Amino acid sequence: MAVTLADVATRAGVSAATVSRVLSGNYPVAGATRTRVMRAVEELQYVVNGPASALAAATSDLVGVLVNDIADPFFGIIASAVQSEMGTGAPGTGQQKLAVVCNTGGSTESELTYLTHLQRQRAAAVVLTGSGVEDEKHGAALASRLRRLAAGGTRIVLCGRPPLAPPEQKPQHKDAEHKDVQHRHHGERQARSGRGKERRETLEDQAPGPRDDEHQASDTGDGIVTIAFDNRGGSRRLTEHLLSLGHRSIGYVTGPADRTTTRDRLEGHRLALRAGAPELLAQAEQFTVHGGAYDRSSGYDGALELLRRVPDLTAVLAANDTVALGICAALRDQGLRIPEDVSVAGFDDLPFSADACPTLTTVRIPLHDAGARAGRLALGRETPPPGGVATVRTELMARGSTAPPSGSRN
Amino acid sequence: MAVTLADVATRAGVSAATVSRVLSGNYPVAGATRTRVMRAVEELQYVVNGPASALAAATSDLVGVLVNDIADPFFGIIASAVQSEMGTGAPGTGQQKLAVVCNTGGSTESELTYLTHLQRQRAAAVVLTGSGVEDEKHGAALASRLRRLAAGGTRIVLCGRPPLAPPEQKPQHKDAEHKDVQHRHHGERQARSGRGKERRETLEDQAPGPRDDEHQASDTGDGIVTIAFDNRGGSRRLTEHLLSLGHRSIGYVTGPADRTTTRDRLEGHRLALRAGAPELLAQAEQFTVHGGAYDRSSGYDGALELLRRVPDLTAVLAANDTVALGICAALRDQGLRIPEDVSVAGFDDLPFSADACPTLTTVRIPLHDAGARAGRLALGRETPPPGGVATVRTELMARGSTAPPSGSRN
DNA sequence: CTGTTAGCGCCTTCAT
DNA sequence: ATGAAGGCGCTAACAG
Repeated sequence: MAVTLADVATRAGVSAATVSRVLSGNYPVAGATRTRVMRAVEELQYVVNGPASALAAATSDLVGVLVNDIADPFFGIIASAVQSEMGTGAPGTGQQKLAVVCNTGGSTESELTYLTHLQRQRAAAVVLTGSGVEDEKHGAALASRLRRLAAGGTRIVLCGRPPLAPPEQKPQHKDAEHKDVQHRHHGERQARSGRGKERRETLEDQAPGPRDDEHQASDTGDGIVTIAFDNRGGSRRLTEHLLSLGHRSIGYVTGPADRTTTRDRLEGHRLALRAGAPELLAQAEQFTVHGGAYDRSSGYDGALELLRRVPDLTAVLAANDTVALGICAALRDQGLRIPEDVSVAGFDDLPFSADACPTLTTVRIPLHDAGARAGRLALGRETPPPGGVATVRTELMARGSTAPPSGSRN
Repeated sequence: MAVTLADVATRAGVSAATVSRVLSGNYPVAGATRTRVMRAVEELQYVVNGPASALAAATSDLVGVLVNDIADPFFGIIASAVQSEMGTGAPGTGQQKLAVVCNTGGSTESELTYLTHLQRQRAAAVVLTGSGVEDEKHGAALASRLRRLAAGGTRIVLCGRPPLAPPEQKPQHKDAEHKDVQHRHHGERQARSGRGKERRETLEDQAPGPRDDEHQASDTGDGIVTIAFDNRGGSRRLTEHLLSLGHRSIGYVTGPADRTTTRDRLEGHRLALRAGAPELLAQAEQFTVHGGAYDRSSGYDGALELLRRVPDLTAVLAANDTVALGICAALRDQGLRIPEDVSVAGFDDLPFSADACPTLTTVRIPLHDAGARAGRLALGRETPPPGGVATVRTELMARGSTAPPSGSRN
């Protein structure tokens, strides 16, 4: 059917092996022969058969990038950055890796499906971006599949999610875990599986700077590299910002309940409360609305709910910038002014945040840099951080949507 | 190295052929045997070798989605929609196609590279989204590669760009073409290559509705399907909106000069001027700034340049919503109020536009619907439109950023 | 430098 | 319903 290597070889009067060598360019070939072959290739419009080539060479130039929501610029920016690192090496040499982005839609099944496909294709690397789902079963399935992939030579990079939990521990005291789920938002939940630490109790003593130490102990030696975001530290600083402005009635619209990012940001918030305004912790749950998604309507609905529960609200934190926009819209629709009546803050500092109305106070994550680094790591072009985990800093961007509470409304 | 079909066969005490049949599920196999095989697969954690399978079967379940800028929600939304149509068929049956999105960055080289790769992989389909580059050479190269792909059984869908020009025509009168490039923004440029029509001259007589007729003659019978956006019609209605508000000093910050979308939107603008305020056409070029990209900074810089050229500007049209945000920022930085001093309008109606400051008047393109349809077309699950081309309607979204000119400023 | 020779792992007739 | 065997198109040792 299609034209094959053999056809080109015949046309050029050489053997198939020679054609192959010319094409892959990793072997000396006489100049004259090379041009003859190239001409035959042109004339026949020959295109290598990928599967055949991959089968014989047992390698692939595919790099998979898994994202939760490709329509969300958060992921678009990361994916774009990852991809920008792939194009190294002269175009002809076949040195280029191909980054393909796979949209999981946040579904664990879909995540596994893509992983399977990537494994089928013997992908050179896969980058998993964004918050993971905190489901014990899925977590285990994911971790084991990732380890298998890594063992098979596929480089694995986690970007924007915490590192994998160590493999050997068996699910212990399931009951405690269940209780934990219910109480996790009281700021008293246990440390994450297998990495208990009491030091959080003394957090008040620490400077509010980035906290890189959360994951230091998790080098499981499986070669899986992680670029984590300092969601907790950023969220903490954001809440501190509000507290220092004088807010004492601070609502929070979270992301989906089962996501690592949701949890980390909420934890940061609670840590700041505990340190700066412990009296607010008691009613924290009342001030927290759990959004169903990282989208605008979650923010809109969440804000309305919050207003219902807490009429004298003076500030609202959002799961991310998109949610914040929804919150702003709801507040406006209720006749409230931002920031005069209510302050609002987002997270991520996506490009549109600086153009929102008013400009949005948020926490900047260097998404592009993180993605680029993940890309380099995926290609093995950068040495992994010690322990296999790096945490990128986040930065408070105080803008127009936050201000001191007016003290009087309506 | 990895576990193979043969390993599974041995473990299950059957032949490799049987395992293959069980896995692909397209052949009768005894129930007992099937379960035995499945168990072996589980125990061995067997994963099919994609390349080998593709080689032997000469098929692939890959669908490529090419986008110009994955960090831009415009593309994210389309890609997400395309992908949402892939998941049909029971998960186990292997009926699922895998959509992978490839970020070309708007580079023609990169576009071709990805296409080559997809061709190598014998992709089942490829969807090209967003505006194409209007380069004669690239256009030809792209068209021929696309036709070859289509001939090889890969379904091709164009989404958001005009259909391919017919193949047989040779590049005629290059001189005229060059002149054309210089003068194309005077509203008098020739019709696109090979499809001359004089009817545009009489456009004033037509209703300002969508114009589906532009591409009707381009069914080249190659099976390549197109979902075009009515950029021209939308842009025209947008300008009519401004004219009807009373604006007579209307600037335009375009997208990159060589993109089909840029051209179509600008044409729609000029058509509206000709029909509603022909006296403005003479100075049209002065009121037009050619932005370098579809991004915020293009808008920012473009607005400043426009203000320099036309101090009494009362309205600015943007290449798209992102550019519009940049324009708004620049205007604000110059101490101008929107829309009191200057009206601003975007294009696309991306999600953030409704939350911009002020809310952005724009033209809505049903990106999700278009993408979903492209996805169905790519799978052959929807019958192609007559002539192979469908044009999706666009809708004017008049919001807060446009208002009648105040008539006095400073 | 170039040709020859084996597979890579799977699918698919063809037998059984 | 299952097994045996050939080949998909290419690459990677080996010769020469």
